[in-house]
This record gives sequence, structure tokens and C-alpha cells, in this order.
Amino acid sequence: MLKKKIIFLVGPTAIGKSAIAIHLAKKINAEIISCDSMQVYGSMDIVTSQPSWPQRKKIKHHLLSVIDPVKEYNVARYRKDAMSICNKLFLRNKIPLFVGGTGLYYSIIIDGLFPSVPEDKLIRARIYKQLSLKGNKYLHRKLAKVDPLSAKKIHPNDTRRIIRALEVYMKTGLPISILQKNRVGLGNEYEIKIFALNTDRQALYNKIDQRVNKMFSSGLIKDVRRLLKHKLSKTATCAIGIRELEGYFNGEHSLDEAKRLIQVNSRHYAKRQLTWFRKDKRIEWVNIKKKETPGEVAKRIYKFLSSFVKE
RNA sequence: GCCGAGAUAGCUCAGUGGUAGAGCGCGGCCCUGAAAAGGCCGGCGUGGGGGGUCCGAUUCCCUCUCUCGGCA
Repeated sequence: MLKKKIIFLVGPTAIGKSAIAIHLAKKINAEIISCDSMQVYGSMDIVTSQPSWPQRKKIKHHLLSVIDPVKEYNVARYRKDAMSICNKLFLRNKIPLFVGGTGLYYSIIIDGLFPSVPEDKLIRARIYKQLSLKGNKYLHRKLAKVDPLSAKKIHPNDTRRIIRALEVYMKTGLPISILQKNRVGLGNEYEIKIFALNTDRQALYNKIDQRVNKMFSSGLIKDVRRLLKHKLSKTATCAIGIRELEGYFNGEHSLDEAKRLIQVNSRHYAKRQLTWFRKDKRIEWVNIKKKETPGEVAKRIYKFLSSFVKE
């Protein structure tokens, strides 16, 4: 029996994934599933740099603008949503082409998520209270007692992960480090290819600056001002551009400073993305050459996997 | 032109007679229900140029160059 094929196209922010993905999708009869933790949110098109409507008309895109920004979203929901779309695409003989920059999301699709409990707001509130009362070292020691493995792995300052580990332990009575070993990925049924786009660092940073400029000229300020009228979820608020502009609106800093911060934070983000991808040895790296068009890059990738998709 | 202040990391600036730090930036890394988040590590340097004093100068002295104030 033929294995089901799934293709991933990842890369740092602003590298040009969307345009390349559309060219590629056309060549291989694919539909695009966004793999981006922020582009799932609707009415945030400009801050999250979603593919334009003309682009979305060319190739069907999934998981863009599907959640209200006042709602929370997370990996587990993403996996569920994405896998369900994936299966529908298989029924229609379409290849799922995952495109995006969220490292955790694509790896969760491939490698699976350990079965566990969702966030429990009450428990978290209790742990947060302990955190403010007794400090992070206390929580870390507490974790060390019930789950020494995790405590060793998680730095005492990384309170988010300490809290998550404690939460899981409190709900299940089992250490998260044990549960985490139990993940079910795509396995043998599927055949996957992962491509990561990159270019030299300075060129990437120039692209990021350009993108930020473009965001501003397409009405970022107005957009964020409108968004801030609602109580955005803690996840949606994380989109780069929201807090920086909020600081400007509140008079904490100038507009120029807000823009500078958006650029800096985007660079840092891109750097972290690259660190994540580098670690994944399954990735085929595609280095974009100077002046190479999206179509040309897509062609190179297509050549690389033509035997893969024709089998 | 005169007087004063200054010239130290990519930037803003500390500090010291025994060849230097901090914040930001920059680089590297970690990551399983907030992941565009969160966390960890790394100084990346001809101390403006040239002399002098001293065992030893980034630090003290002289001089030149430049920058910023003030007076002309």
C-alpha cells in the first residue's frame, strides 16, 4: 500500500514561505495547511502577515483566520484541527502542504503529542499564587520532589514549564517526564518531507525590516488600535506588534520606538526559529539565492521531490 | 579663536596605576496544552593618534585630531 505523503515547508519569519508555497502547491496538486500559531487568528491579517486574498484564491489555504482573537488556542487544538484537515485532503487525493514557522506545531504533527490533560485554570492560578508568595526556586524544588527528571531539565527560571509540569502531576499523579515519552507520531503510514528555507542572516534581517515597513504602510496602527478594543486572549496578544504598539498608545514610548521594537523582536523570533529547525536533522535546507524568485525556489524544491510525489 | 566637558564593545555609558565592565544590540542553545510565548549561555575590545613618567598606563602628564556645550 502506498504511504500517504505530507510535505512541510518551514522557515524563519519573512523569508517568503507563502509565495513559494503557492507555486509549489500548484505543481504538486496540494492544498496548504497553515502551520502558524498566530495566523489561526482572524481579523489580525496585518499583524500576523497572512497570505493575501489573491494568494489564497490561487490555492486553498486551511487554518488561516479560523479563531476569534479573544479565544485561546494551543498546540493540542492545532494538532486536532490540522489532522482532521489532513485526512480530508487525503480523501480528495490532495497532498497536504504544511506551511509556516511555528516549530512546535509542525513537530507535534510529525512526532505527536503526549496524551495529557489540558490547561486547568484553577490549578494554574493556585500555582501562580505560590510562585508570587514563595518564588520560583520553591516551585522548582517542589517539582524536583515529584519529578526529578523534569526538574533537572527545566531551569528554575523557566516558570512556565515548571508550572505546566506541576499542573500535569497534580492532575494525573504522574510526572510529565514519563508521560512525554509516550507520544504517537505519524509513524510508518505516512511519508514526510520537510523543507526549510533560509538565506544569509543579513538578507533575512533586511527582509524582516521591509516586512515591518510594509505592515505599517498597510495600516498596522489602525488595525492594532481596533484589536486592542477587545480583550484579546493571552495567546493572541503574543503576536509581535500588539504589545509594542500598545506601549505607543499608552505613551510609554514613541512610534519610532514601537517600530524598532517590532523589528528587534521579529529578528529574535527568526533566530529562535532557525535554532529550532537546525536541530531537526530530517530537514532539507533550501538556501534562497540572491534575486531568486519564489517561482524559481519552488521549482528547485519541486525537482528535489518530483520522484517523491509521482510514486 | 578662547574657556570648559568628553573621546572605552555595534549603540548608550560605568570603572580602575596591574591590559576592562553594564544595559541594549549581536551570536549560540533549550523547548510537548501561551510557542510570534518562555528560558539558558557567550564580551564580540588596537580603551581617538603620538610622545612622556612608571617595573607596569585605559587610568597620571604633554601634544595632536575630533565631538559637544559656553564665550567671542
